[in-house]
Amino acid sequence: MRMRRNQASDAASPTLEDVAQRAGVSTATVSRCLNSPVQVSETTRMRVLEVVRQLGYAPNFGARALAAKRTDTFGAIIPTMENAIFARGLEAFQKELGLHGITMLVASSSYSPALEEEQIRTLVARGADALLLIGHDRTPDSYAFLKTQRIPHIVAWAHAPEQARLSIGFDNRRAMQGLAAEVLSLGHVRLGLITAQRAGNDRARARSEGVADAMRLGGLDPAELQLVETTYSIANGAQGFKTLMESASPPSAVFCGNDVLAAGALSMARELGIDVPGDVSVTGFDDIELAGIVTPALTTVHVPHRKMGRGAAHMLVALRNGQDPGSNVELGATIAWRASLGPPPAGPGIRSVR
Amino acid sequence: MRMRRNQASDAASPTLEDVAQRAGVSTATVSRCLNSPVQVSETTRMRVLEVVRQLGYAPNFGARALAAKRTDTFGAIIPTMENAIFARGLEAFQKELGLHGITMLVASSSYSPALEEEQIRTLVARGADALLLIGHDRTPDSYAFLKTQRIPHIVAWAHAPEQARLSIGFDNRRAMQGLAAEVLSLGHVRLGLITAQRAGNDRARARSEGVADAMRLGGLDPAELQLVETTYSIANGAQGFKTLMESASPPSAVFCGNDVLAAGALSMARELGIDVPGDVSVTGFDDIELAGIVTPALTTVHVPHRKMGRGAAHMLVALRNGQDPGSNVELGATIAWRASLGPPPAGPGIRSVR
DNA sequence: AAGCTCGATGCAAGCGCTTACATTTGCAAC
DNA sequence: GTTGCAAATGTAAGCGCTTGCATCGAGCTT
Repeated sequence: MRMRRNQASDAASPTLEDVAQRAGVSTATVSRCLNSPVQVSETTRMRVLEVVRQLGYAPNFGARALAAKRTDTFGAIIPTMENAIFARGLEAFQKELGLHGITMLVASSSYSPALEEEQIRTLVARGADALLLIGHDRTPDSYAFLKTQRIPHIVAWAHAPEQARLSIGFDNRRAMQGLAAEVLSLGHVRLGLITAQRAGNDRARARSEGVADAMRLGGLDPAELQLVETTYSIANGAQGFKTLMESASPPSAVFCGNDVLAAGALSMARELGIDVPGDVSVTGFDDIELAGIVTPALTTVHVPHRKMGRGAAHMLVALRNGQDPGSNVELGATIAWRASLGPPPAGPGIRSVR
Repeated sequence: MRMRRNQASDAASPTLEDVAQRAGVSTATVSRCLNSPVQVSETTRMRVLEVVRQLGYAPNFGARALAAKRTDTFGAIIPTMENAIFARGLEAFQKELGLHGITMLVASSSYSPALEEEQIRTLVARGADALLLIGHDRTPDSYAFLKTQRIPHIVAWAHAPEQARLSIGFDNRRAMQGLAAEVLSLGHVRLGLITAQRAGNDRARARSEGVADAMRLGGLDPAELQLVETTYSIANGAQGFKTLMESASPPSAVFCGNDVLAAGALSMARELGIDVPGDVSVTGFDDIELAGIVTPALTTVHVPHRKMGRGAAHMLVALRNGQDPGSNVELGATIAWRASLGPPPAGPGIRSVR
């Protein structure tokens, strides 16, 4: 049962010209009907639009971009689409752009600067008028390219005052330090951290340093922090937690670089019969929806995703329009207190529950 | 602290011409260096590529598409990016396309056929050589457009034999019926269903009909099925579950249209002190990662996301190349048995636990 | 009735690239 | 030194669209 002819050599997509001819006007008029209808008389417009409908005409984007020198398209390159970390922020970004008649193109870099560079080039070649980027870590070539091409861009999900680049985000290091301070004040002294690959990921690095900061401030030696570095995924979080628990002196509190890792840790805890937070406390980062529904619910750092997305769109539009985008904005990140964090167990070592 | 000049009128992006001039060759040669290097002598190529690097030249995609009449870009329009339902499948799709040197563009329709139509037009205008679509429900205009423009496309995530369209997926109705049959055989008779909006969503409709089929087969009246129709989200799943539980005669088993809804139901059950599966059983659909980590782990329908994504890419590439894509493929969906499904409680009504 | 104004439309020049075809060059064979 | 041929390169014609400028009338004014 084959059907569906393809690659037709006759009847390709109708062009502006086809429409013009059939409507008995010039291509200029058709173009104006589509782009600035006010310039065209009511009657002509109706007639033209009818033909457009009949022919199923759709303007060729490339040609349009070529002629008009702008695409009304912004690109966003996020590290991953596999989990929901960036979903909420991106949605807000897109919605705000929509208000300005701008379309969003997404690409993901799999947390690889090299891949990100490729994506940057792709999106720019595709005509992105501006770019949303995550974090500050990228190849020098990426930055050079952005500069040569004069692509308006903004860095989100991070705020590092020492970086001169336009950005909107929060201080990952300080946020994690705040959470860690709370953990320490509960009495925990044996600490573990499951982090994402820190090379090429300034957020992960900052979060990890945040824990170290808090330890130092609390009179602990950061070198004692038990560390597992892996890739963001539930399975890896589970594995990381297991590794930590199998150490000679397992931590009583495990920080996770994000909620996805933490969710994995939690499920491994259950599997191992370890009570959270009775035996071990676990914390996340990001406060995605997942954090609220795992058992126990996750104490985590709440990140203002929506606000970041919306703000980024706002600033980027201004930048593109040649207006003043304003200066870098730092948003606050708060702690979302839930059930997975508690005081360390009374006795030494893990107390077997049930 | 404003910096960053934008909208430079001087020094716009370098063009092929700029490179050619600076390298002392014609634009044709530069173009060839980039597209079919073998045609160019080693020395010229080196020189040209060096200039390309220096200038940070990136070809203008629109111009290229215009001249070459193909973009090596496929589009994918999924209903939502907010949860991970389509993430795995899309990743596989993208990976497979990558093998063929094809880039993927994603757009999401928010489960709205009207919005989807807009996205279809956008992607086609952007030069998508082919399209991946989810499900069969869309506006007549969408189909008309696809036909007029002769855009190769494939429908995934659904298999409905009566639809003539090229597709790869599974039979949502039969899959849900299979799950429902198991639930019935456990002895459940009071059934509930939390489904997504069924208008414009053939998968949701099919799943709901699958439950009805099983009920009929099991001698139950489908009209007795307690139904909540909402939008996919954890919060809505929770709310839906609550509504069901507050009914005069609450169901002992609640089907959910997907895992996200089910995760919400589970968290509400915990909040209400309802034991799953002791008091009420809950099932999901999709088997996303989430299903394995909620408590209790979700019994759900396992959907072959990766296989679908890969297969879709494969067929679509063939279609685009004018080869035979083969006929529709139906993949199997199996039941992933986990903890959230059990027999109904012994006594009548909900037995309060703990 | 001639002159003006102004809204509606047409003309045509590109936008940056690819590619068929034409031209040049280098070199082996005579 | 010719000739011939292939490899390397150049020439130029578009691809489908936007837009500045020219043109054309119709309705007003005087």
